[in-house]
Amino acid sequence: MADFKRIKNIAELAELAGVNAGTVSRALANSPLVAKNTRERIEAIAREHDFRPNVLARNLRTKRAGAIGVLIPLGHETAQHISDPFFMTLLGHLADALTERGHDLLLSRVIPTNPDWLKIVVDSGRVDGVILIGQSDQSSVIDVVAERYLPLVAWGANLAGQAHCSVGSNNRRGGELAVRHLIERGAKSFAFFGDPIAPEIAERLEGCRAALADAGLGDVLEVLPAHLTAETAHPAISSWLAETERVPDGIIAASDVIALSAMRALSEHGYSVPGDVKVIGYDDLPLANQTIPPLTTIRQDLVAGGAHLVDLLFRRIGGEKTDSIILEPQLVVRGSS
Amino acid sequence: MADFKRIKNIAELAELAGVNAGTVSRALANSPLVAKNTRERIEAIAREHDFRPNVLARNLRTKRAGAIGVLIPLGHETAQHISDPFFMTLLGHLADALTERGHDLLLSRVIPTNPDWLKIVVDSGRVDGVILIGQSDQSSVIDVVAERYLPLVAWGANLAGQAHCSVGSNNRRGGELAVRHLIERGAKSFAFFGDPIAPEIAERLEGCRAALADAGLGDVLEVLPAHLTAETAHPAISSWLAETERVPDGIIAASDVIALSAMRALSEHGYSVPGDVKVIGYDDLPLANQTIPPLTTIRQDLVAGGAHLVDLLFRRIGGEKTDSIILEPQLVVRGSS
DNA sequence: CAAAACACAACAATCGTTTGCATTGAATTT
DNA sequence: AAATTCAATGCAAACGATTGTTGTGTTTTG
Repeated sequence: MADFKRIKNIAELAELAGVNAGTVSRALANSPLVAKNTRERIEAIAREHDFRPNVLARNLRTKRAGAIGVLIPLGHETAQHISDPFFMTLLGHLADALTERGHDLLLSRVIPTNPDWLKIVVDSGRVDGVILIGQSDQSSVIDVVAERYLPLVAWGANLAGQAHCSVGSNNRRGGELAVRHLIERGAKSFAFFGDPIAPEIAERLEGCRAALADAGLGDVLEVLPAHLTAETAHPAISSWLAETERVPDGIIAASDVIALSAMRALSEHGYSVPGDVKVIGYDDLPLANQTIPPLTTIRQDLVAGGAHLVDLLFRRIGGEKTDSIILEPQLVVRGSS
Repeated sequence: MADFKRIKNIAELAELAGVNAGTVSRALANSPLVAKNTRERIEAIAREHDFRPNVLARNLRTKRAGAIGVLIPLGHETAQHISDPFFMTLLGHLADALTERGHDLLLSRVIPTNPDWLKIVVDSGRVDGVILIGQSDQSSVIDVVAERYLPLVAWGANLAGQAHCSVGSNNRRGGELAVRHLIERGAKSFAFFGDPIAPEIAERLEGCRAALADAGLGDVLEVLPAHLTAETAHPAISSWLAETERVPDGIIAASDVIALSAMRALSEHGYSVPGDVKVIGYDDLPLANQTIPPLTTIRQDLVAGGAHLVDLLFRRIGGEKTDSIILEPQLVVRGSS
């Protein structure tokens, strides 16, 4: 109400209340060290003047930041955009989980061209911990930092010699599930759409190969390895379809976004899904349920994934040295297969 | 390399270099006041020890934050999730535009139940400005803060008595465009899917009504006003289709997400798109181009929108009192109409 | 009733930078 | 040679909070 003079800091408020700044600090922090009625007097003045202590100063003093850095390292070759649905979906879940714990989320500049990109954020003092959404091709950089900086977790593959803590799904198993399902549905020849340069994708492809070998179908898999993002997937697949003489009847897409493009390209080339060609995606993003036909896919539980990332991070902030987590992917059967 | 002893602050580095802390500060800031070779010596030590000055302390001193708060106020009634594709898409563009300007992005807790939700962020000292993605039903709260806090811009409708600065598209005109297009394609009866409680949606609906009246078709519009999010839209539309005896042949969806659900529900009920029913969406999210058939929609240029938001914000940070911007929506004709 | 215990609040150091001002020694001018 | 510049650095006061220590009165205790 009476906003006649805006209070800038704790000292001014202290003067108004006729006490010392330290007392105000304690009062506002609900410390039992200050008498009930002086606390109430201070609170009243604070409310009246709409005063809130400066968070920056508090953080400097307490060496806490109240924020978690969330970084999306995009390999320099990658044209992949930050607004990729997968990133955004996981980011949304992280935002929910983090705010639930009273922490803000700092989306910071990511320059994988500069090898210090991670150190810069970690050392800035502005975050209590860092979550990486994807490791891109930066696994070794991440390892170096992880060695001395505990509160760091990453979404993504769990690679062989990896030193840092990660949460990801069992991509090999996911690939197996996909292929087995397609075989079950009667597919005889297969194509995999995705670039195995990314370690996750490579693992999925491996899983596919293993499942095919198991079924005695070792040599019926074609791979379209072009790097496939939302924008580039459709033309790439479309021209592949035009060139290919015998289009396979089972397509495994390395992501839902790619699967969507594949379905569209197939439809444009006169193939029906799932009649002529069965398609299976990967991720189970919300949009997978919105397509026509709805997309059969390998589900990665991103809600659980986000929750795990946050949980591990806070345990690490607490000093615990946590292990990586590998989630089991799940087959979700819908209309496209 | 020689990381034998980690440097904690500028003073320690100063000691190593045999100079004063102030000099180090200036050297690291590339001030012309320090001699070239002392600067180089200091930089060498900093590099060797992998030292970077604490950002928090700098910000406290300079009263700059280097971060922009991005808030998504979700009206308390709304079940709309932060991971809504529209929000996420705009957020992605904002992240790109902001990092381009060297600022980070602070996604902060949004509690519209507490009327101070905006003040808390604004006064925290952690942000140089705030961008709101949507105003929800909080326009008056926003106005109050905007009165004393200049660097604040919002995405959304430009309402009549609104005091704060906003960027949004001409929703009325968007509604008109949609209806005119459907009429052109031969539609005779219409339905609008969306909840006019949100001001943007209300304006779109108004535009639809105006265009229909213009064409002498004033009484052929039905409105399904249920609040429609990704999860709730499909069942709502599905049961509406089941109940409705004469399903209209032109459907205007208040968003692409709703349009997707509508297309799916229509297909499940045996209607073909665009044969039996023509569908038009709103937004032109990336996913609109990925559907089968591709979605005709009213495009809001979110890249431009994000750029404008950021531009206005920085001009306001510079002290300028900017006006709101209204973008012209565009009809994008694809396969669904 | 003196001594000890207690509840509050004041004092002052601290977090790690930045920056205006004072100081120094060298270079230039008169 | 004295006086004046000038470039480079040192010094110390901020920025706005938190918190351990010290200092008051007031109450309890033996």
